[in-house]
Amino acid sequence: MFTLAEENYLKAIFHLENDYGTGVSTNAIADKMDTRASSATDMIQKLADKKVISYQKYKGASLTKKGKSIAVNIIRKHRLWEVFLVEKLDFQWDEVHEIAEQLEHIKSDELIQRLDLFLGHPDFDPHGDPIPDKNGYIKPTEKKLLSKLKKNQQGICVGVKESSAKFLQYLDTRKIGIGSSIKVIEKEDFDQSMTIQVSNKQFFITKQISENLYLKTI
Amino acid sequence: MFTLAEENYLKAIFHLENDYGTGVSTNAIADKMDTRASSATDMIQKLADKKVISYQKYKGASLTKKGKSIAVNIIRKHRLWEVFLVEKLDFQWDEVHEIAEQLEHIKSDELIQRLDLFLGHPDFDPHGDPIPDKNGYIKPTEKKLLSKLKKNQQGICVGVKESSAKFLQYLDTRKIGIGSSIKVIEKEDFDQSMTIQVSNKQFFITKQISENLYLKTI
DNA sequence: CTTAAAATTTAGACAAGCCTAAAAAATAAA
DNA sequence: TTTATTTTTTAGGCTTGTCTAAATTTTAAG
Repeated sequence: MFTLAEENYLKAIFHLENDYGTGVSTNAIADKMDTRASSATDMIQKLADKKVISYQKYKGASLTKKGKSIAVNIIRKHRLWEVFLVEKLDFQWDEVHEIAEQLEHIKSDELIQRLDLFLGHPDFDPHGDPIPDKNGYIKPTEKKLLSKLKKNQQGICVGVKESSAKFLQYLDTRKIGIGSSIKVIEKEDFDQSMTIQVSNKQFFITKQISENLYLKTI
Repeated sequence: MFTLAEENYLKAIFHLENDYGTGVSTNAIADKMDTRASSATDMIQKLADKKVISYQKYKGASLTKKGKSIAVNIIRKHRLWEVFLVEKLDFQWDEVHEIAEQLEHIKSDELIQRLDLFLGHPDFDPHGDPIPDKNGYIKPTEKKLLSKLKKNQQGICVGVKESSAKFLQYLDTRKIGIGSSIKVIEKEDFDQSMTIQVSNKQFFITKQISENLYLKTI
């Protein structure tokens, strides 16, 4: 069995490997966990002892098969609970992350199985992230960052990369959400800013925004 | 903010005060928490420092107003989650306690408020225990132990005292549940055993059973 | 290729919660 | 009321997960 802290480290390492490739540095982990490098080293060594990560001193860490399976299971639980909070309890999509961070650690396979059924086996969470199935399989989705689109290309918003409450609230004020149709009207080479159209309204957005919105292009 | 351990101690002390009156002994607490008296003493001193219990060395502990309010809130969460598990996820009443023990520590007032609404503001949990309202008020219920009934008296089962899975499963096999109508057919003075009638079937039950079933007499 | 800087690890401490063993206080028995 | 027993507390340790400060290794710069 794994402690809450161990589970959180595994999840952090999973996300870091996903975003920046395999072999995660101690500092990157410490950063993500909002702790000191020395604390991260301690935990990395413990997780290596437990065979859930492979690790060589000074060389970074990677999840083993077992570690990945644990991490994915936590992510599955997190995302299912987010669906529950939004679909059943009517939370907004920017309010659910912190609560799901707690709920993801509840230990009961039966509970998750029944929750999944109750929610109708959802494929995506409220931010458009795919929900791993009970075997840990994550359906690959073809999605593109809005920042990669050229002038006149368009797509449907299928997810957000950043999912801080602030960013999500920003999107809310612009009526951008999962399912929104977005078209690039103008793109500035110099600073990558864009003018986009969302249901016949046009907005000016910075690179910081376009780099955090995933679209499925049509 | 209170730690998981602190919350569990507060809950234990609340239940002990409820069952056996105010001023709970260190041993009783240690027993309930399945730990050693010395560990209980440590925690009692910490809780006293935090002003959630009043305590004098060698004299036992009692919840302060603040401590009681925290304990009741945890119990409210526990019972609401139990309703959720049974009503929405179709768990059996003997399967929900352990999961609710985990869920009761999730920290979010908003979550509980919405869960309560989602469940339709239930008054009782699946074992017949009253759910405190958001102000901590517990509606007093007039219920009687089956063991207190005399021959030919009857009532409706409104709760169980013991709520271990084993006892609940015992009741299931006899088709006794919340709402069942129970009549005392015969009562043995010597060992307090009884013959009872539940929907035109008669059973023989021991004192151990009748002392753990609450009825509302008609 | 040698030195400076950055990243990482080790050493030693600390708080929370638990433990065992021993001391102290309260209660029961003689 | 004095002694024996039980209850409770204290003392000292252990583990988990954190920290700071110092040592070590790796990487980057000159």
